[in-house]
Amino acid sequence: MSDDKKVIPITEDIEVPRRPLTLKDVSVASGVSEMTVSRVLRNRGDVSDATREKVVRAAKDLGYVPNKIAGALASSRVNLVAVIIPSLSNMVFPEVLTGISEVLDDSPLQAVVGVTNYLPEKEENVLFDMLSWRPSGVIIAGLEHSDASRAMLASAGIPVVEIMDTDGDPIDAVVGISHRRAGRMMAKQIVRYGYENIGFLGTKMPLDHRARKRFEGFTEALAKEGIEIMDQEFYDGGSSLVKGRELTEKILKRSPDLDFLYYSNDMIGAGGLMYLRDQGVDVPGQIGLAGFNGVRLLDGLPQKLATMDAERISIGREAARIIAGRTDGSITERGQRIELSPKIQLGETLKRH
Amino acid sequence: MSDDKKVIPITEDIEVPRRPLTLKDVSVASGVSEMTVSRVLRNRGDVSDATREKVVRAAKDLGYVPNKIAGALASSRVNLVAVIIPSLSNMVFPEVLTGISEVLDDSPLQAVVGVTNYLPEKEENVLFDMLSWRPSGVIIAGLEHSDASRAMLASAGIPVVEIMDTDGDPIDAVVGISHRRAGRMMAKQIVRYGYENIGFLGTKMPLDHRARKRFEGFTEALAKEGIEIMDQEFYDGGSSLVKGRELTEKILKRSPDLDFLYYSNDMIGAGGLMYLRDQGVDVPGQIGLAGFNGVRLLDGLPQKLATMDAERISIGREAARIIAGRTDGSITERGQRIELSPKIQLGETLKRH
DNA sequence: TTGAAAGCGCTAACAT
DNA sequence: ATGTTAGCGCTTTCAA
Repeated sequence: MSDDKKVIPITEDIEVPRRPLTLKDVSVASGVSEMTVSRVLRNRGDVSDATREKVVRAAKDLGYVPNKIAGALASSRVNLVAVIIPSLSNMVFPEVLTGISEVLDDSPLQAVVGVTNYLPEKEENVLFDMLSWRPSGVIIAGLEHSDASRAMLASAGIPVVEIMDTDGDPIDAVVGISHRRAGRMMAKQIVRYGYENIGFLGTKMPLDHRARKRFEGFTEALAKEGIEIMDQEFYDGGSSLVKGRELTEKILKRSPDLDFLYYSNDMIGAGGLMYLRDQGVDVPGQIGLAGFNGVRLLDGLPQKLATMDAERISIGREAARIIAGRTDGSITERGQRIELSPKIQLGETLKRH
Repeated sequence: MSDDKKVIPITEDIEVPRRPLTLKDVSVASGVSEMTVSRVLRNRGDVSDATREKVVRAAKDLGYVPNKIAGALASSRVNLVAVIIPSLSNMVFPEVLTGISEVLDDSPLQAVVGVTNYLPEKEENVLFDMLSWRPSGVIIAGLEHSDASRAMLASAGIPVVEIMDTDGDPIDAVVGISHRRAGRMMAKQIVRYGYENIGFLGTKMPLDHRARKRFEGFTEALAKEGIEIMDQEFYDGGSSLVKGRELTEKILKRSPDLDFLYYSNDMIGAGGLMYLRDQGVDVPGQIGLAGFNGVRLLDGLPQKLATMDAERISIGREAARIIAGRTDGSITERGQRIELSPKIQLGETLKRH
């Protein structure tokens, strides 16, 4: 009779009533108890090869994807590491992530990234959100957090590693460099090389604590040599070559006697370099330059910018090692402190003067 | 007897037996049922102001952080969007993420990022991992995936948006540009401006499908004009200014007659520009240059590189809108297709010749 | 080596 | 406006 069913209406609505598969589906398909299926899928306990085989087949044939939500709830184990950073457009942070992933790839852990845009309030929200997934650990940039954030971190009962910066009071572990020291080191080098009229260019720093600390260390070390910063110029928003050009033009119009410019990052430093070369200024003869971060991407500029390696990848790696070690029990202490040593790269814009 | 317990060893092991707080703790502390506490914490249903007040106080005082694992399991709702991209060090992808976050920030959804390093196998793993968290949707770069990946995506029962590229068969929705067309557009422009001896420089492309498609579109359009690529040069690994310099030197040593170089991205294009200027080559008089991506970061170079805006932020935004709309029910159709139009930016390295 | 039962912490659906 | 009950899909624990 109804062989008119050969007219199949072609529509998007042919709702194949397929709910997500569960362990039970695999159990039924393989004729093995859910428990044993679970064992096979997690490589736990003793399972005969025959059974294992059956289960693996069934799971693959069905296209079963385990539900980690349920697994995590049952085992109260969540193999996630919350990584909280201020920005992704800064190059610096993706590199830290690279270091983190490198290490976590050899562990059952998985990084989950949250971005704060340098806003403490956003940090608080992101942190709350991530903690509500009950991660195995937290890696968070910086040592400055709101009271609420600190409270959450302190009482989460999981390893916390604050990264990038070591100047301050960590909640638990800390891996980074001392930005104060970095600023001092660069100041000393500049003075040692004979520059005297020194300018600073960087972000407006109320929220960029690391830039602020570098600036403080820098001016402090200069002060010890009896030198005061001759001029400074601050900017908002992201860093780019254009921004570096603009700042440099501005500060030099105002203070033409400057013989050194210290930039708070390589991108604006490179922009400054471009500008000065366009103007026919002799770098580093007439004006010396230095940036910060050691961004290798920019190595191909006409002159290599003096800078300081911020050890980003190592920082990521060490932080991840601490989390991984504490999670698998191979590390039991807490509160570790790893201060890495940034190194000055003289490049071709910081020479004896 | 055993009142020698007054000697308390000072150790890190004084385990404050503090398990993570649960709804029940808040319920007890506030004298309200768990259900009502849940209602308050999620702003659901009617709760008297008095009760709400009590609950909020208690939760805050205790420092309660809800357990999303349990919530997600109970409600079978997970407010995560899996975003799968090949790399974080390419600038391009963080920008896509920016567009995505911008839109998701106005929704209950949260992006979770997975990185594949351009490896199909890793993509498969990352995808499997993310799907096992039962996200509300997937945004994934590219249209080329392993069969297993496609199967997982197709049967996940959630919205899937493939991004960046529109040249191919999408699984569900797609948002991007046609890289073939982009390559053709640039080829036509170059020919129209009178360049004839054209070289191509880019990544080895077995896995970078978008670069390959641009290359194919490029050569195809040239062919239509009766022009064949004079030389080409491919490289492995990340893009940097140095790499651009090296490639450019190499290709020009081999084919000194080239009068145009088309680079598969702006970074190596900028490196090429640096090299040519160092060599005293007149750009674009002697040799014209173009890159791809429209990376604003590099705008401050001595000359603005010709390029093509890949619409990254818009792509992120549109993709996120589709996921958000389908998740909240405001969009019911599936399989949407959004092809954005890349625009050539002539800059100062592609001029009438 | 395998299975059965009892939750994990929360929310949907239904009372009241 | 508030409470009760029954799971969500897994793993833990214990038994066989």
